[in-house]
Amino acid sequence: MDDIGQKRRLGRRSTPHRGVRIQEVAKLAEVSTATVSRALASPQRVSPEKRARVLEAIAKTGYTPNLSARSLRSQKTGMILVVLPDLANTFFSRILRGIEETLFEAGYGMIISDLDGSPEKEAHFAAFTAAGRVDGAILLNGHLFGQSRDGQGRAAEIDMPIVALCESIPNADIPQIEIDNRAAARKMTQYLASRGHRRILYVSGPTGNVLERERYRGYRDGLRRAGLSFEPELVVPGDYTIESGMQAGRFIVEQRRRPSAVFCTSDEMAIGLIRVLLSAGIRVPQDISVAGFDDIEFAVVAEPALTTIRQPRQELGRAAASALIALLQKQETPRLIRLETELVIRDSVAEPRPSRDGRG
Amino acid sequence: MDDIGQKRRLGRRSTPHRGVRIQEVAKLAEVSTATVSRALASPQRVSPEKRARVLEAIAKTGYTPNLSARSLRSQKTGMILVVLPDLANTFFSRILRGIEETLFEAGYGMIISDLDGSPEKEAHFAAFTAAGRVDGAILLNGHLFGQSRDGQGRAAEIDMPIVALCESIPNADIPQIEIDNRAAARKMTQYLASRGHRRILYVSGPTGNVLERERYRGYRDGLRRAGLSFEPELVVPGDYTIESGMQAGRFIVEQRRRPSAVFCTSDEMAIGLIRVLLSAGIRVPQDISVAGFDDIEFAVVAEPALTTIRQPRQELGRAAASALIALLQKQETPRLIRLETELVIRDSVAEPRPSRDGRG
DNA sequence: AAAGTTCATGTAATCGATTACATCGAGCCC
DNA sequence: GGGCTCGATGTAATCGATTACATGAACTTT
Repeated sequence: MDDIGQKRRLGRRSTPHRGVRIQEVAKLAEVSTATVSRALASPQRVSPEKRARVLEAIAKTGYTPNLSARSLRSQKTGMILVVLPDLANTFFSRILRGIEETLFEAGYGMIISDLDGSPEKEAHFAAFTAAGRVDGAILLNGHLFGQSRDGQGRAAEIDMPIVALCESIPNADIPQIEIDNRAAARKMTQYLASRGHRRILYVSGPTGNVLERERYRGYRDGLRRAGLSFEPELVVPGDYTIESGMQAGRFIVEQRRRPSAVFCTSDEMAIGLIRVLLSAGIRVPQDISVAGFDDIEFAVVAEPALTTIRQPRQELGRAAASALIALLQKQETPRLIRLETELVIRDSVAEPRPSRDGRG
Repeated sequence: MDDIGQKRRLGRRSTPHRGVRIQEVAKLAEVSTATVSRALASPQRVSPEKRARVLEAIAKTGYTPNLSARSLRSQKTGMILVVLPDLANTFFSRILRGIEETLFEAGYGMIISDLDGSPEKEAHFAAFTAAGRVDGAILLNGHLFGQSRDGQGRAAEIDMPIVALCESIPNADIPQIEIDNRAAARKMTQYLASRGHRRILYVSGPTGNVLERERYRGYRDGLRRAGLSFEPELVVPGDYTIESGMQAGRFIVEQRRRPSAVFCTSDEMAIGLIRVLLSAGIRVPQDISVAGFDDIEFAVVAEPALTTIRQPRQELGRAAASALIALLQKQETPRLIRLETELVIRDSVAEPRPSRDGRG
C-alpha cells in the first residue's frame, strides 16, 4: 500500500505528455521499469510470464520508447548520416535506396545531408556527428569532415565508424566501397579503339574529383594499350551534369576536325551531348560514336541506346551500409571493397566512317 | 572552496566520453551550466562579457551540445521525417532537394523513409514519429500513417505537425501542397486535341493513387471540352516507371488501329514508350505524338524533346517545408497550396498525319 | 529612502529511458 | 543440509542538456 503511494508521487499527472512513459507500462504490467526495458531489449532475460504481461501492457497503452532518452543513456542513436554531393543527381538515388534498404533491415534510420557544393553545410553536418546524433556515417563526397578544418574538433569527429562510398578518401583508414574506375575507363577506351576509333574525345568529370582522376588515368591507360597517342585537345571539361554534356557537344559541333568517338564519364553528359549533336545534324553513331558511364535507368531508352559502363549502384549502397553495420558491431571489415563493372554494349557506338580524316 | 569540492564530486573523470560536456565549458568559463546553455540558446539574455567567456571556452574545448539530451529535455528534436513511395524515382530527387534546402535554412535535419511499397515499413516509421524522434513529417505517399491501422495508436500519431506533398490526403485537416493535377491534365488533353488529335491514348498512373485519379479526371474533362468521346480502350495502365511506359508502347505497337497521340502521365513512361515506338519503326511525332508529365531533367534532351507539363518540383519541396516550419512555429498556414504548372511545348507532339483513320 | 522592478546568474529538478548493483529464491554439489 | 552459483527482478544512479525557481544587485518610482 505504501508502495502505491510512492508510485503516485512519481507519476506526474499534471503535465500531459506526447507519449506513454515506461512507468505506466510498468505499473500496468505490475513489474519494474527495468523489467519492461529488458523485455524489449533482451527478451530472453525475463521470464515468459512477465514478458507476456509486459507486451500486453505495451499493446494496451500504445507505448513506444522515447528514443531521445534511450540514446542519451545508451549513447546510441540508431541513426546513420549519409553525406552526398548532389541529391538531385539521378546517379545517387538508387545508391541511396540500396543504403536505405540495408540500414532499415538492420534497424537503422537514415539522415541525409545534401552538400550541394556548400562547405558551410559540411561544417554543420560535422557538428552533427560530433553532437552524437548519429552512430556512423557514409560519405559519398570524397573527403572527411575535418579535412578542411583546423585540428581542434577533428579527434571527436574521427572517433566514429565511417565508410567512404564511390569516391575513395585517400589516406583514411576506413572501409572504402567503390568500383575500379580506372579499369572501367580503360575498358571502355580500349573498346572504342577496338572498334577502330583513333580520335577519342574524353569529357571529364569535375577537376579535383577522385573519381575523375581515376577515370582519366584509365582513359590514358586505354589509349596507351591501344597504341594511340594522347592529345590534350581531346580532353573537354565537364561535371557529370546534362548541361555540361550539352556544352561539350556544342564544343564538338564547332570544331572543324571532329573526334570519331566521344567517351563521356557520365551517362547524363552523354545524353546531353548526343542531343546537341543530333540537333546539329550529326548522326550518332554513324558520324560520331558516344559512350557513357554509370548505366542509369535512362541509358537503355536513350536514342540511340547508350553503350556504357554499368555500375551496380544499388549493390554499392548495400555494400557500404553492410560495411558500416559491421563496423558498428565491432566486426572486421575489409578496407577496400571493389564491385565489378560491366561494359554494356548498345547502339551509340559503331565503327567510324571510312576515314575522312584518318591518321597514323 | 566548498563549491569546487562539490563540482569535483559531480564530474566523473573515470569514464571518458565522446564529447565535451557542458560542465567542462562552464568550469572553464567560470560560469554555471545554465549560463552556458543560455549563451547559446538566447544570447541576449547573458551579459556580453560572460557570453564572450563562454564562446571562448566553447571554442577552446570544441564543445557541441549533445542533441539527445537536448531533445529529451526540450521535447524537440530538430528533425523532420520525409516519407516517400520511391526513392529511386527521379521525380522525387529534386523535390527532396527543395525540402532539404528549406529545412536546412531553418535549422532542421531530414530523415528519409523510402516506403518502397512495403506497409511494414510504414508501420515502422509511424512508430518513429510516435517515439518522438521527429518534430514533424512531410508525407509524399498519399495517406496518413494511422489510416490502415486500428485506432489505438492513432491519437499519438496525429498529434504532430504534418503536411502532405503532391499526393493530397483526403479528409485530413493538414496543409496540402500540390499542383492542380486535374487542370494540368485537362490542359494537355485540350492541347493535343487542338493540334487535331482525335484518338488520344491515356497511359495512367497506379490505380488507387490520388494523383492518378485527378489526372484521369482532367483527361476526361479535356476530351469533353474538345468535344471528343471517351473510349475505354484508349486507357492503358501504367505506374509512372520507364518499364511500364515500354509496356504501354508494346501494347500500342501491337494494335492495328493506333492512337494518333499518347498522353503519358509521367515523363519516364513517355520516354520508355517513345523508345519502343521508335524501335518498331513508328516515328515520333510524325506517326504518333507523345506527351509527358513532370518535365524532368531528361525531358529536354529526349529524342524528340518532350512536350510535357512542368511541375515546379523544387518549389513544391520548398513550399511543403515552409508550411511545416510555419506549423512548428504555431503560425497560420493555408490548408491548400497549389503551385502553377506550365505546358511546355517541345518536339514530341505534332499534327496527326492526314487522317488514314479519321473519324467524327 | 522604502518598495517594487528588472536583469543576470546560479541551483537543482527534470526529461524518459538504460543499466550497474543489490536482493532474493531456486537449484546444485559434496 | 550448508554454501555456492545462477537467473529473475527491483532500486536507483545515470546519460547531458534545458529551464523553473531562487537570489541578489542595480535601478526606478513615489
